[in-house]
Amino acid sequence: MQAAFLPGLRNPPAAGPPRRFPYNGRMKIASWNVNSLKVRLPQLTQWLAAAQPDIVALQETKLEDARFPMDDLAAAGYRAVFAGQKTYNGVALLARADALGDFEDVVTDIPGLDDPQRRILAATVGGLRVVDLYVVNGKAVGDEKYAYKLHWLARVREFLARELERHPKLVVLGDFNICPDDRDVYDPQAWGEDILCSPPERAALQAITALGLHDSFRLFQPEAGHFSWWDYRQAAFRRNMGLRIDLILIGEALKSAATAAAIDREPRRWERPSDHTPVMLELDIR
DNA sequence: ATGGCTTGCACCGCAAGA
Repeated sequence: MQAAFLPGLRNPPAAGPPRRFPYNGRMKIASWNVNSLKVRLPQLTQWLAAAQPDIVALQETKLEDARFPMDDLAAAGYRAVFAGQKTYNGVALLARADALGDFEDVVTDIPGLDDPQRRILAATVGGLRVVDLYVVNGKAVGDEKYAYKLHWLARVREFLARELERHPKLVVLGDFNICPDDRDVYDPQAWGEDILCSPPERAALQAITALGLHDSFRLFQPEAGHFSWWDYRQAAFRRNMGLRIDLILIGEALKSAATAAAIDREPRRWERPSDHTPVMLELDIR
């Protein structure tokens, strides 16, 4: 069991002189579905201090914007933009204040899709165009939420096609709620073609990657059995009964800049963990 | 096998997640 969080760990240790904008060097970008930012703020700040990511995309903040913990994250050294709502959904982007400039050209809605659910947040930062997605879960194949999921994904694909035209250095990351293929499922036979693995969902993801976006984790790790989510029940984490549904997609223009990809399982071992764990990508931007 | 956890909200159980 992990000890209680160290009270002094809110502010990350200074790691050399501040890096100046525009960014020039190695950048770490991460995605984490925190499953309630209110509950997970101590875990998030501890993880920021340990992992020192430059850009972080959060999902399921479950907070109205007025309740977003901007001050705590500023104290941890991060700027933030966010699009939240009460109880459900909610996305946010963080960027290291000492390394990166302000967020620009912030978008919180898919053009042409009237949707009160806060599931998308796009911004330009550090020379990258970053799109944070919390893809619809879908509940079950055939459910009305499943139809909403497929419709939402089709509209996102159109949006991303236009984003790529203007921003070749595109990063699309978040909780996709789709297992790209059977390597991303702990028991593909048991899961079958159920929700998160159904052929139409996988086809919708492939239609997005076909725009010229690479699943960055697979540039480095071809093996099965690497997951980013484990059910809270059945001791699923201990038994590695998981799924890889949290992805970092990068445009062709960034492919040669990618130097490493990782899933950080450590926060899943902490007290009161999110059911998702952070996924990371290192880019060498020069 | 739909339950098992965990969250938020609002009650004293519910919906939703994946």
